[in-house]
Amino acid sequence: MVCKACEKPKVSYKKGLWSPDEDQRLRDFILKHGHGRWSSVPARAGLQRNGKSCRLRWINYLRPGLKHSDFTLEEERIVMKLHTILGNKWSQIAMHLPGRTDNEVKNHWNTHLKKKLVKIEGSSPHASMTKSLESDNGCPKLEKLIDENKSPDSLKSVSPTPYRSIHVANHAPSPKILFADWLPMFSGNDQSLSAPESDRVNCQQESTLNSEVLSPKLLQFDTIFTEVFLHGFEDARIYGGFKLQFEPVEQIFGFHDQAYTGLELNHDVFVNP
DNA sequence: AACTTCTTCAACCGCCGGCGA
DNA sequence: ATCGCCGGCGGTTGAAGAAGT
Repeated sequence: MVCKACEKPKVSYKKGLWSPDEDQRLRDFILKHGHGRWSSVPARAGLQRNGKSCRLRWINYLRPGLKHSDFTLEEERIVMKLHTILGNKWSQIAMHLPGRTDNEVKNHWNTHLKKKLVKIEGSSPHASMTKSLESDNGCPKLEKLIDENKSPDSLKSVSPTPYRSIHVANHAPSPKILFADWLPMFSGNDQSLSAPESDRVNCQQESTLNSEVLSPKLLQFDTIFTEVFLHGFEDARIYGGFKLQFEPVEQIFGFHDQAYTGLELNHDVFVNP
């Protein structure tokens, strides 16, 4: 059979779930020969699949070093934190979770973490948090906030009681700093952001967002973030004294506080009235 | 027990950017 | 400069199992 449009043999690929036999064939082949060009893998491995399907199966399921267990609280915390900064950049988020794939992170976000956020919102007076987190991409939002802060009117918003909203803005606009640029500021020798896919596994073994490399300031933030995530704003306030824990972001991350709004507090710091 | 609805997640789809011819 | 191929990514789908009635 020949496809007239492209003059190439038309192959009907198998779709759907992979059988244990197919998994075994693919695993054996790649461990023995490497994948090389994915488009050539199915034929060489004796599979009725297309190259993309093989690649996906290998990356998401067969690749050595993958975890197949439930997400831990620590992992969820990292996902939450990075998602507020990066938006739906699942592959970048997954880089910081050894043994997790972008697909897994994405699925976990959509099925579990979104719900937790809704729960948090239900117990929080600050309704914008979930809304912000639902945004498709965090970076444009940052730009928008930066724009908004050029207007004095942007400093007039008032959050609902019992909390008082304090704006920590009103700084001169700062140059845009991308996550990839500033992450190494607190993560030390982070090469995973620019590492090719093939190197990621090794890089992930030295995941950078762990407590060993986080600066004390970021650890301080982590504590609060985790408390908010797990218990909501009320408990976080009780837990540590929310206001006291937050400081202008340049002290924490080393650059303008507007980046802090990427953590979805929208420039509002909640304190006891 | 039977049926319906909901949830989860593996896999597919389409788009995009990089690269070589 | 253009084209085609390829890998990578994020959004979406749908099968399978769980939970509810």
